[in-house]
Amino acid sequence: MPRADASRNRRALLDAASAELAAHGLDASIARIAARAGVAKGTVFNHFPSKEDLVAEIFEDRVAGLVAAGERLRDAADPVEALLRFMTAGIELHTRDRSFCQAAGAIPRADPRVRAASERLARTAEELTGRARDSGAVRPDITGHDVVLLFTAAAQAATPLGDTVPDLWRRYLHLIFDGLRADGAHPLPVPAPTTAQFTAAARATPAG
Amino acid sequence: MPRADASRNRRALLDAASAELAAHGLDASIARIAARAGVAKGTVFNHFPSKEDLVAEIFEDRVAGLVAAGERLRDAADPVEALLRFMTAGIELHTRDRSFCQAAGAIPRADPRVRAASERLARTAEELTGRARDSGAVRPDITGHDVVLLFTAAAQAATPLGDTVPDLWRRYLHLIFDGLRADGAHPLPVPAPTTAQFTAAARATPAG
DNA sequence: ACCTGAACACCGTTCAAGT
DNA sequence: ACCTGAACACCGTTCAAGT
Repeated sequence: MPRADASRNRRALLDAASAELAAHGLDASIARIAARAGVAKGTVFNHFPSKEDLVAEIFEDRVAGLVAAGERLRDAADPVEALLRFMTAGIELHTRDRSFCQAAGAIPRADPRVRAASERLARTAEELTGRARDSGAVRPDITGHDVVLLFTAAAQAATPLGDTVPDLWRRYLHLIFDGLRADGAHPLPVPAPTTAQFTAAARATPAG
Repeated sequence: MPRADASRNRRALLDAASAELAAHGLDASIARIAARAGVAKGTVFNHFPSKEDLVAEIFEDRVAGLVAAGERLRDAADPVEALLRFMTAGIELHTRDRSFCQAAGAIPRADPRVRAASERLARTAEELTGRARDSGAVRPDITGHDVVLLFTAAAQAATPLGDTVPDLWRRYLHLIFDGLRADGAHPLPVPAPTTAQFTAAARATPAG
């Protein structure tokens, strides 16, 4: 049973971290987050073992929101439209949150919560992808993992021009989506990643 | 006329930075780079105003290599094959160099050398794209800027699984390339970025 | 002219001392 | 049981002192 001020501080820290990360990306400072939450710097490490862990917690929360959005699209009338909407929601998450964009490539998948969130996201993506495949409009060799990696790619393709052309990502989403369609599809040289490969992806090599 | 040891140190620093950045990405430390080059930490700032500037210099050099590769492909027999090869070379640059991957999104375009290099790259891409468009195989609304952003996207899509499935990027390159083809192309909701937009892209907002 | 290494302001993290 | 703020090891950067 946590103390009243402790759970209040924890919430304040998560809110502060969420805002700071969205605005400044992964190099948001612990000092600013603590100040914004109205606690001492040391208190941050009382609630979260490390900055990486705090980021993972926020990341998990964001992904959960996207999973929920995906689940609401499961029963949509047009499965192709539903898949496009899901990818749109995923990209909008990237554009709203600077840190999410960087974290998508850099976060340690070793973290069990991040892995679990990634798995749930891939499962939701696979449900929507399966329906789109079954409709015949999307090529049969595409998986939910592909879809997750590809909307991330579309988001990152447009990121360098994000301040200049804010909706450029729509161009690349639609272009990539054309690549997902069944008609005119050429065979792909490499199979889709397996669930094990998708989730178990190792961390960068430590300094040698 | 620079002193002999000075120009030797400069070369050593560039070589050291090149290796450290490729291995450790943008957070390669100045201390390690200096040690690897056999000079004191302060000497680094004698040759380069800042770490960012040193990174920009390396970045510029890498892009120049890619431009050269693109120019060698200008007279290839099959323009579609040539464009695919160019994009492949671009992605392989990302896979060889951790920092390049991160820098592609994060480097300040304000740096005039980086801007110039980006312009040359876009121009080379446009030449190859133009030939592929004229052949009728690639859709008419695609530009060189699109191609540069899209091979970067393919590289970054596969990055999280880079240690587990090293050639996964080939899957996404070919999938995106299917989206570039003229047959079965759907209209895109947003026009291609202009040269001005591509090069002038502003820097992230400073901390508020 | 250029190199050096001590110094500075920052960062994430730890921990003894408080309540 | 939790909070605090001083302390630590790191980082990029500066600069007086050397040659």
